[in-house]
Amino acid sequence: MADKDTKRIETPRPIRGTQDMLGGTSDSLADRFAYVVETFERVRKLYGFRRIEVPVFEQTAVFARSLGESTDVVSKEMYTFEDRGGDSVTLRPEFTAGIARAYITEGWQQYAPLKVATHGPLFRYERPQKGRYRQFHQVDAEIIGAAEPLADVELLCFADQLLKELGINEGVTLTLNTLGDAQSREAWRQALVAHFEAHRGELSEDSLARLEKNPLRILDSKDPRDRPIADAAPDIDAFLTEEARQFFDKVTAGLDAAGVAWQRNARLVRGLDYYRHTAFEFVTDRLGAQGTVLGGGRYDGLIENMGGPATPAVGWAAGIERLAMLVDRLPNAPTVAVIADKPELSGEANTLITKLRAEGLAVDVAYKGNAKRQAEIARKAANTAIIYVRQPLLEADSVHLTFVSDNQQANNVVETSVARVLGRGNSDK
RNA sequence: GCGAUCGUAGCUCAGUUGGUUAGAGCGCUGGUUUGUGGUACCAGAGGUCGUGGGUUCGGAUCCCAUCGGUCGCCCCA
Repeated sequence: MADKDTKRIETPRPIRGTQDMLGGTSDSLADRFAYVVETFERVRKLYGFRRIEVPVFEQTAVFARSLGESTDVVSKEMYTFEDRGGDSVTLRPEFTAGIARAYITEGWQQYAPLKVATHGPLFRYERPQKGRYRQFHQVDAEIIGAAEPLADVELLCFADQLLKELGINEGVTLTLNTLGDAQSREAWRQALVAHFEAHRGELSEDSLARLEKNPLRILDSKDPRDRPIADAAPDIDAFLTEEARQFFDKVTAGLDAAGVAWQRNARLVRGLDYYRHTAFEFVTDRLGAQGTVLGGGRYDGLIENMGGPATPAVGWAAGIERLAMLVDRLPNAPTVAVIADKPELSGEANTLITKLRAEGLAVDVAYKGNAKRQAEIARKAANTAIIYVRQPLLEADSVHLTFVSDNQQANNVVETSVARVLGRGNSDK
C-alpha cells in the first residue's frame, strides 16, 4: 500500500500590511490606483513640477535627522536594518527627507526655486487599519528654495485641482492653519503648555504624556475628556509676529483669488520643529479614522537641519490608496471582443485584431471555446461590442458588429475605429 | 504595545438548544442542446470547517491558547 506521504508545502503568507492588487474589474483597487497616478502625472505637468526619482532606501541618518527628537517614530515605526556591510539603512517612511538630501548632495540648489514631484512606495512599521498599510504609496510635490507665500498658494492650487480632476473634491475640505515663524511658534507653545498645566487634572492620561513629549498634539486629541481644554486653548493668532501674520494673510488671499475653498482649523498642528507657517490637510469623513487625504506644510528649517544651507521649502503628500478608495467613477475606455465564427476563420480574426489594436482600440480575445461560449464570456467581461468574423475579410459582409453596452459614446468610438480598419462599407452592422 | 470583531470550497457566504456521508451561488472541468449572437440544460472535481489543545458518547457549533484578517486606540513624518 503506497503510503502517500503528501508533504504539505506551506505557502509563505504576505507580510502584514502589504497588499496585492488585481486590476480588470470595474471596482478594482489596482485600476483606481493607476488612475490616481496618471491623473497626478498629468496635473503635475500643468503646474511645471519636474519629475524626480529618489531611492527607496537611504542611510538611516537621513530620516533620523529629519525626524529629530521624535524618538518613538524613529525607534519603533521605521523599517531599519543593517546591510551586509554593517551600515544602518532604512526603507523610506516619507519622501521629504530623501528629497531634501538629494537637493543638497546633487547640487540641485542651482535650480532653486525648484518644483519637483514624485510618487512611489513608502514603509512604516504600523498596525494596519483602514487606509493605513506598512507598504503604502504616496504622490508627492515639493517646492524648494522659495520663501514666498505664492509658492504655498501654487502648491495648494495643484492639490486642489488634483482632487477635482479625480472627482473626489466633494466631501473633502481643505483645512488650513499657520504655525508662524520660529518666534511665534515658540511663544504659542509656551502659552499652550501653561494652559494645559493649569488644567492638568482634567486631561486624559494620554494627554498628560503628550504634555511632556509633544504638547501641541493635545490640540487634536480625540479623547472627549480633552476636548473642552483643547478647545479653550489659545489660538496662535495672538502670538504671531507681524511678518508671520502677513505671510498667512497672503496665502489665504491667494487661495481666495484662485477660488480654492478653505477652512481655518486653529487646532491643526505638526509635531516636528522644522515646520513653519502654513500647515494644511485635505480631510474627509469617508475614510473612518483616517481622515487626512492629503497633507503638507512649509518646512523652512529642514534642509538646514540636514546640513544644507538655510533653504525655505513647502510641500505635500497624499496617500494613493486613500485617494483610490475615494474615486468612485473610473473612466473606462471602450473594448471590443473579436470572435471567429468558425475555427477556420481564426487567422482572419487575428488579422483584424492586430489592425484594430494598431488603430488604438482595445481588443479582448478568447483562446478557447466555440463562438457561442466566447460570446457569453465577452458579454460578461463587459466589452463595449462584439465583432463576429463570418467570412474572409475581403468578402462583403465579412464581419458583424454588435453592441453590448448602452454607452453611446463608447459605441461611436468603436464604430468609427472598426470602419476605419475595414474600409467604409465593409461593416454591415 | 492595547482593545473589539471575524476566520467553513478558488471567490461571496449559509450552516445554534452539540447528533448520520458539511451546503448554495459564482468560478472551474467535462458533456448535451442551440447556432448570425445577451440570460439554456446535465454531470463532475474541489473542504486539514485557520491551527493546537480541552470538555463530551459525539465539536464547524461550547471553553482555552495561538496564528491571520478587519476596524479602532496609541502614533502619525
